[in-house]
Amino acid sequence: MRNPKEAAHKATGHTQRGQCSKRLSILDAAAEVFCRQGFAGASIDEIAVEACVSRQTIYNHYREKETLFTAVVEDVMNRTNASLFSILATFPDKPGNLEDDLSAFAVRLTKNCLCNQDGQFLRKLVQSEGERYPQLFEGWRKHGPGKIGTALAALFARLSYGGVLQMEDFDLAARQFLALVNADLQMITLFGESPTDEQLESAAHNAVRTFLRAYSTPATPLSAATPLLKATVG
Amino acid sequence: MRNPKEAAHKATGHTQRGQCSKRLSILDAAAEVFCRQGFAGASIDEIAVEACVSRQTIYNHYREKETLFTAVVEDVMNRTNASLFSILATFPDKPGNLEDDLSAFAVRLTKNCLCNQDGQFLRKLVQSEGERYPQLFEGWRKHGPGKIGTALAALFARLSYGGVLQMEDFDLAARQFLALVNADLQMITLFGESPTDEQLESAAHNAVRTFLRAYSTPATPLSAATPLLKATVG
DNA sequence: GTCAAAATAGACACTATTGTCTAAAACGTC
DNA sequence: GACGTTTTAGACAATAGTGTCTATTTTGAC
Repeated sequence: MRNPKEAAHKATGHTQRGQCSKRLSILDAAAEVFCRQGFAGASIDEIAVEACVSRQTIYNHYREKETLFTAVVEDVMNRTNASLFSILATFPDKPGNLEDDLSAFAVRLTKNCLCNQDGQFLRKLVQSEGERYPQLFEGWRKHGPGKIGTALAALFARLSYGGVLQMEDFDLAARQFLALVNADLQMITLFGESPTDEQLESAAHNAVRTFLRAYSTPATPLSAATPLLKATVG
Repeated sequence: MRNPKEAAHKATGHTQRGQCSKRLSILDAAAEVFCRQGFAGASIDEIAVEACVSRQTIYNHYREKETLFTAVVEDVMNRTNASLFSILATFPDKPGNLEDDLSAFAVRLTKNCLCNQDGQFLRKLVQSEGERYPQLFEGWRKHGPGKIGTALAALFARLSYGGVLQMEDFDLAARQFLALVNADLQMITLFGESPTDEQLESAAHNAVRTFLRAYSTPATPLSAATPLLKATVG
């Protein structure tokens, strides 16, 4: 769902607030319905009801169903990419405790990008409609996971040159880091549920521990083998 | 797809012998179309054309669209589970080289269960229709990934007690193993493409290397740090 | 209050799809 | 070749959805 602050979603200089809020209502409702029903299963009437707007209003703003769909996808992608970009900057330059820093970073990433409503929407829609709209999701491929990947790879490169990590392929390590974080989460998100904060933290903790066991230098000891939180997924 | 023989049947059109082959043609075609279009987007007529069968024949075998859909899902699940079960038994009791054994095992798993056409079908359908048919996919959840998970966990427990691996949580390690194997593959499968054999082997190799770096005992050295195959995903 | 832009409800034509029905044809088995 | 089963093509009603149109009302700016 959208942040109320982003009501500053600018359009033409002369647009009134009412007009703008209709647009946002439509986009939000359409995202909800498209995500729940898929493109073919979603009906304009259902979106209109969900947005508390007449069907004709939707057609005033978007020429046809497909136009609305692409607008929704682009909107969600922009929001997710912005959120992603701001989160990527949050990793501390001089890490205190690497394990804690990586865990907190992973939690922020999953909570605000990968596993929130927008993230679910994108994953689901890319999966179900990706083949039909390759050019549309090309941007997601490049600027979504691609950007996370390269940014993470850069981070790991920095940590490797700093002597804290030890690896041969930074891109691979980035993919594996994300995969490990998702390991405990995918069964939850696959069914459209949102993981709780405890689940996010447990998943991040488990992932980072294994990641560091594989990639930290011998001089960088892990936290002692305390009893791990067992992530009860089912 | 079930088996090349039926594909040949389909191509020949009206000259099919058994009535059983009609059933199979329908199931295969329906799987194909449901996977491509989703439940709502798939039309019975399209399935009929794809199966080289009249629409009425489909209704003779399956009362309605939903009946056909559940039959398809169950069929694919049964086939995948059978394949899974047979693959799980292929891990050698007395491993020669653990890294090679795990890699080969991961390749078999991805090739025949996780990334083949049936695997793609299930992943996609669970994602898009899972919320609408929770009871239907409950079986998949339990007998699909659940069974892989527990079987892998049992394997890792055995290897741990044998002193080759070292870990605290076998279930977690199993989830992470699968996640690592998917790390290089998910971007390919997400867009409905099938990974090549080279990609499967590279992904398995990368995953197993990292997995063993994290979980093998110090006494079990990895293969020397040879230049890694770089999995070019994009 | 006035006025123009925007939103609304409702009707509408058009298309697509589901599921049923029927008579004819093909098939398998004897 | 006869017979019962299966398949087929085609017509069919019923339903649902898309996109358009119009007349009316609401809204916001001035």
